[in-house]
Amino acid sequence: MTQQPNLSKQVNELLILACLRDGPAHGYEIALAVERDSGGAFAFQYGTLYPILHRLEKQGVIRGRWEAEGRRRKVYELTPKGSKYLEGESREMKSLFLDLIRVLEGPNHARG
Amino acid sequence: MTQQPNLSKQVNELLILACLRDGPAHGYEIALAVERDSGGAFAFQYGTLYPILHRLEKQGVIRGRWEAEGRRRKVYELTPKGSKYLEGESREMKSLFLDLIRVLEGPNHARG
DNA sequence: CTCTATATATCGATAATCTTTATATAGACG
DNA sequence: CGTCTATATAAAGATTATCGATATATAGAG
Repeated sequence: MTQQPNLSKQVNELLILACLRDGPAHGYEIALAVERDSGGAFAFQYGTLYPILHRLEKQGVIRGRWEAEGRRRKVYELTPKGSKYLEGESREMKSLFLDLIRVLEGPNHARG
Repeated sequence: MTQQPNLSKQVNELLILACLRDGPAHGYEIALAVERDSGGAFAFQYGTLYPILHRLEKQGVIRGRWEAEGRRRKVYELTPKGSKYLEGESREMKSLFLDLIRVLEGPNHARG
């Protein structure tokens, strides 16, 4: 028996990757975008966000580069591996949540 | 900024409560039912399940009673408080997941 | 030159799950 | 009766991710 492991972790990672699909962005910007795009439903603590970015970079799904000019910012972008990962996991997550909604709604919803 | 706290925890609790909506059940039975009803998408480790049951009982959303006869089983049922809680949280979760799916799908899905 | 908003990093505490181990009993089988 | 297996619950210890707080740095306003 294996539980769907670390749902929160998975969701957090996908939120970040989905944000980067719209183009490169730095951490602070990602936090604002996720909160905005989700209508406030999801928001990152910075103590949560930055470690995740480092983790994703180590795994090779995103790549970060320090900006040469202006503010001290590290701009991240999806790698090809990250794009594929996002596409696949995103589809799985969607299916998982639809399963979940179905279970939470109960059998009475299926009948007319 | 507050992150949607403990998504996994919330989901696990709702899966159990939704299962008990169909009638009283003991732990082992709940584990099997959740796995069956979710089509294998969700499944509990017993080391995860039982602590959650104890937690929910302490919070007064479920009530457990040891069966007098037969096997050593503790049968749980929803309390009125639990029913209300399930109804409310379930609705919120559904809305949250639809938000999430929307974000994961990206803006290109909204347009024709 | 000081104050504020922007921007990242990291440490320690907290908390939930996972893994493992222990315990107990019903029922099958010889 | 005795042993084995499936059922059933509990709990301790390890692991891990998030949270909360703190430190650091700089651009821009005034």
